[in-house]
Amino acid sequence: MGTTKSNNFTAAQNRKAELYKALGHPARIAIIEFLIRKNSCVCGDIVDQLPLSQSTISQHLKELKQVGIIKGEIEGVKMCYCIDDKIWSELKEMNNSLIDSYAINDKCC
Amino acid sequence: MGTTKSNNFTAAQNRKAELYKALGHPARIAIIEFLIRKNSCVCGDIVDQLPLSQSTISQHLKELKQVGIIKGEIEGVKMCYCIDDKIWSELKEMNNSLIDSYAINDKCC
DNA sequence: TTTATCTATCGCAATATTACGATTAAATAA
DNA sequence: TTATTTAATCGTAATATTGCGATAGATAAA
Repeated sequence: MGTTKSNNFTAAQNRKAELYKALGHPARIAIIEFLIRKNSCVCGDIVDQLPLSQSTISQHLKELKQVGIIKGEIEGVKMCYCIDDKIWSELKEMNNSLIDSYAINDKCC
Repeated sequence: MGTTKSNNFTAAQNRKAELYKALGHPARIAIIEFLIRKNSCVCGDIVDQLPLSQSTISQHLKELKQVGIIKGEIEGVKMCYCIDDKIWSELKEMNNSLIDSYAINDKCC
């Protein structure tokens, strides 16, 4: 136990959950908002922006990288991170297909 | 440790993370998709739709209820669940302010 | 070369999540 | 009243997540 039973759900459901889960932490939201604000590669100074230790931030960056939301490139001694356009499009579509598929109807309880 | 340091982030960042986190499990995605497909109150038969035990599903419903995404009402011996229009609107706006705020630019790595 | 800088990873501890069976509680049906 | 049905909650076990300090590795600067 303690493990999500992914096998019992569709690939689409698992992918949605995976992406939303990656967004499900304030530090990762903060990282993404910072990258969006900069609107380009951000080299090095993410650690200065967050109230967490370097190792913890590195871990959060890794999680975002693993699901594809951001990508990183070595620039000399620094790492440059940015939003991955392709996955961001996937996220946008996924999100729209979920959110917009519900028509607000006021029919309920 | 093991606890998210919510105090160090803005209320908006924490709320976003909280909502995305609630969506970050395939069972909860499946529940929401089912409610949307029905497009009305769903009384009783959620347990038949998912490959998880009754108690586990009850827990997932509780989490969705806690962040406000769904609401439930007692109908006799059954529980009726549906999407909460108000929070769904909040979710929509939140997405706009995050997902749509990034203009794909191809400027990066 | 040596030193400084930056980031990933390791190891650990604390807490959270996932899942299930058993039980409880509440409403309906017999 | 006594079943029966339905869903929440309790207790427990296994695994995952969060966070940090310490360390390692790689590049640049002196």
